[in-house]
Amino acid sequence: MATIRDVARLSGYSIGTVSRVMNHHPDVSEEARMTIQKVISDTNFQPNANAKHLKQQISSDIAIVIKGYGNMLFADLLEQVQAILRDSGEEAAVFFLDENSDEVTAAQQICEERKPKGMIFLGGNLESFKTNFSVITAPSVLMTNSAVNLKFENLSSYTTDDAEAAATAIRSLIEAGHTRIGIIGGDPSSSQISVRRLQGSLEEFRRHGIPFDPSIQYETSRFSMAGGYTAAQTLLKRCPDLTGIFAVSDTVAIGGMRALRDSGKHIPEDISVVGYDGIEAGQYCIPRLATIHQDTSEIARRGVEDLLLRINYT
Amino acid sequence: MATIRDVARLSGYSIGTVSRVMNHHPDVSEEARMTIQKVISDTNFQPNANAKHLKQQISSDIAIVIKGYGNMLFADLLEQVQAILRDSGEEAAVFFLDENSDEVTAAQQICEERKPKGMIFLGGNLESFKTNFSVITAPSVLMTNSAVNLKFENLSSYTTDDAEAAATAIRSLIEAGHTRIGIIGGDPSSSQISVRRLQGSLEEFRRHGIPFDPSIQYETSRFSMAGGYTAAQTLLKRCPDLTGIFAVSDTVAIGGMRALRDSGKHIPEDISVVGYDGIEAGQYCIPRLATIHQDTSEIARRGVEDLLLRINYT
DNA sequence: CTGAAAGCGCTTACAG
DNA sequence: CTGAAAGCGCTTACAG
Repeated sequence: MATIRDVARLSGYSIGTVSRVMNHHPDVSEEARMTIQKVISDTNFQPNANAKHLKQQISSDIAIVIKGYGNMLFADLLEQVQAILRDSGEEAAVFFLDENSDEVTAAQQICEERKPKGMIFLGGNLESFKTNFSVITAPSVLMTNSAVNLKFENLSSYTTDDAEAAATAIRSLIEAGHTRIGIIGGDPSSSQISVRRLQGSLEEFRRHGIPFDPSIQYETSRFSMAGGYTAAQTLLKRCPDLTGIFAVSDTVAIGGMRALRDSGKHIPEDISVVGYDGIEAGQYCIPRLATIHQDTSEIARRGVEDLLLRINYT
Repeated sequence: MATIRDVARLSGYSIGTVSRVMNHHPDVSEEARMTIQKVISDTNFQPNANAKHLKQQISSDIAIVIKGYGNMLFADLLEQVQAILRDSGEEAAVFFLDENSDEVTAAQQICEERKPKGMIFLGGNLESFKTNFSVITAPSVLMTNSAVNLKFENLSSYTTDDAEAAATAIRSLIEAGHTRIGIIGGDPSSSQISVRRLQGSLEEFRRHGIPFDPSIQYETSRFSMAGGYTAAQTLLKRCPDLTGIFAVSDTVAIGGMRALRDSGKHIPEDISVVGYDGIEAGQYCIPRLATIHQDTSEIARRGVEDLLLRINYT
């Protein structure tokens, strides 16, 4: 493949000048720009990103970090974030991380190697931020999880109010007449989101004077349909008289619905299910999944807006 | 962040020796290895990938290329491919491409920058391979699409026999007593997979002497639930008396099922739906989605095996 | 077994 | 407006 040297040779200009036209520097004569552009397209020259990033002290990219593949909420959010960035004339580089890698350690590497001018995390583990984020200096924003308690100057966060949203879900079940309600959620000992959603739920039960025993009516699940399936089964075995279930993600709720159906329960005649997130698949379920809709477009818009403001302000 | 120079200085050895222990070269004294390892872990040193890849003429990675985010079939396949690679002691680097980027052009870049010793494409557009693949020399394998007609020495492919699988789907509907069957598929003018699946279907109709008019009973859909929804609606409007639908991907089938339900049709009482792929979500649908299961573990196993053989043979 | 040195392909002050 | 040169952080022959 062609290198910048080839382009320089072929165009009769120096490597430096070629680099300048590639990067749209102003200090280039129109003539030079034209001839070099022609050689670039003729040779199909693509600059080597390794060399570029090795040398560059700061890039104009905004890095987007996503952990795992196939999380529909993030897919949705990613699309919106990219659209907004594009409309704002910003370049985005997306980094997909392995499910079980530490996103903040990975972010350090990305910062060192790509020098992004800003970072956007789609989801993230707060513990990981707590221990490792201090070394990263790029303006950053965390979406779908709250970093307010971390107090990092360069990290803001945008999320749905988890406690409030969970309360809304529980309220909707209670107002529909349900009093025996189960919850399928994440592990509160390892995820703060799970803690907040559980707290919001508990509070709502208290407000209505409805008893709720977490050790019986709360079941932990992995973030998957299979996890939701198993959790719903367990929950139903422990409390066969449940008439409502709140699953803290739509994916888990879909798995749960299938388990209920397999136990001979009909939705919504025998039991109601409320999910959380508002992913597309929930609207294609039969029956459609009732859910608490996370306003991803709002999270995306506000998050990106805030980030760009801080980037341009610093 | 620490660089290799820092490690060299701190350990008292030269940069070259540090590099050798990092890359597990044999020609290093046990003593050097120990002290350098200690400094590396003490300083939390992580080598800069840009520098590494810029310099390296060939890496030991196998590159996996995936286009788009959230394709469940690929998610499944990816997981299996990674597991096999890990068990074989191979390093994998996954590259997620933008939905509308040319995967082979991207692969060229990847080859130039990362110099992988092999490439695995999870899906791909044959046109793109036809025009651009010739410049890539790394042993490669294409999964879920057939490259036999391309005749590139270094490109093999593993896929389900699309025509045969489609025929099986149609046969299952016919044997269940259906004669008025619709198909929701991709655009045959732009996707060879769609052509083969349509051909397989047509052949099966012919074998059973059942008439099928593609211009009426075939509807094109994008690869999404929303696309399947719209296509099923259109199909039903054109042929209200359909009793069976074959959708050439589960995702599309799920969207289609919802549309049928919204038209007041019950599955399977009023109409049957058969999908294609065998993704996890299909087994959590209500009712469960009947589908032609793509044997991803077999595709993954045979594809990787073949690739490793060619890598080690060349 | 180890070190000194060249060089991967770029960007970016610095001169002119 | 343009070119020559330093240098980003590594790897890898080449000597010793």
